[in-house]
Amino acid sequence: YFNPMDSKSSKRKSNSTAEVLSSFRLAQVPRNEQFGLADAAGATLVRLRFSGRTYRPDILVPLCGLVTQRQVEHLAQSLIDGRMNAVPVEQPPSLSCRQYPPDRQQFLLLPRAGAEAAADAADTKLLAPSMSASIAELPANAARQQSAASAAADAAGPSGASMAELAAFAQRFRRRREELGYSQLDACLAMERLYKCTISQGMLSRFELADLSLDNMTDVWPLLRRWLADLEARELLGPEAADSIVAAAASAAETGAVGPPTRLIRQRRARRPRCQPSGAQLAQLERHYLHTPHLSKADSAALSSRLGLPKPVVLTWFCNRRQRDRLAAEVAAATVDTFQTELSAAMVTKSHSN
DNA sequence: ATGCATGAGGA
DNA sequence: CCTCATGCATA
Repeated sequence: YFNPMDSKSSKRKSNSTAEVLSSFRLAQVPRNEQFGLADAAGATLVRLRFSGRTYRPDILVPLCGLVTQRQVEHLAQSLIDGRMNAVPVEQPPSLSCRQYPPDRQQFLLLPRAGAEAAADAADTKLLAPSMSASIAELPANAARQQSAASAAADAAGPSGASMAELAAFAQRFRRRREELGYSQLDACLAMERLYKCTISQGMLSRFELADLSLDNMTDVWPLLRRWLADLEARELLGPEAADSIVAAAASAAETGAVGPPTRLIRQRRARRPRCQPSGAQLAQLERHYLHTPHLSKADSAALSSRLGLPKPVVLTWFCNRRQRDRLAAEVAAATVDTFQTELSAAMVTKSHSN
């Protein structure tokens, strides 16, 4: 399924990642078919699973979730150099495409008990000074709503940042991440390795764009702040010192002292196939939304039959639409806040200078 | 990067 | 059935 470069391949010793990747084409692959990359001896090194579409190689990476971008680049080069061949891997096609294959089961962050979180907070002093930015105060996003948890968080420290501050951090985070050569996915994987705690690529993207609620940004912040601090410590102290820090983090993570471990949710329900309403349908939905953001039972039935969309799709669309609006409102409010703060600061300055 | 979807928790 | 956080899979 990988077509290594055509004829003139041998002469080209391209080092450019883009060139390497563009020299491969993924053919249409049957849904759920599994393939591996094997070495000359036939040992399978990596398995990839596809879901029935044509993917660009860079898209394939997050989709298969098994290898990093760099690994794919490396594999691609190995294929070009003939050190490796793409071979099919036996795969019983019986698996329902709507079930989560075992290797795709997700790791989700689940709320943890307040006591557990407090214990972690106490343990953070075991870490090197540079890591004092604790992620023990991490998510428990659902737990935040529990009084015990939020009380513990308040006791742990101030840690209140405005949306503007968080957005500024997010920008700095992105810049540093890119300077250090991490893709979003790489960063997520690195954090998982280091702290046994991570967020998804999509979440990281949204964080960097400050495309999350203030609460949500605040939840995710400690983990990213800490990873960035560790990276910068590495730059400052050099790799050796940094590696000992990393080792400390890793061993602390082993004992569960660093932060909330990601926990496996075993099997989710089969997912309703994604529906993508047409432009006309979206326009109708939008029009209705502007008039009535909340659907009555009758409305949803009528709208659903009029548009020819399943009722759950319509309901979900409205839920997501409201969510989008609330988020936008929050961002707008933060912007206004910032404006007013700056404005009054400017006026104070001006009045002083007068 | 983003739109549709899920699921916990709450009303 | 809602909100909120966030995942999956596509754009």
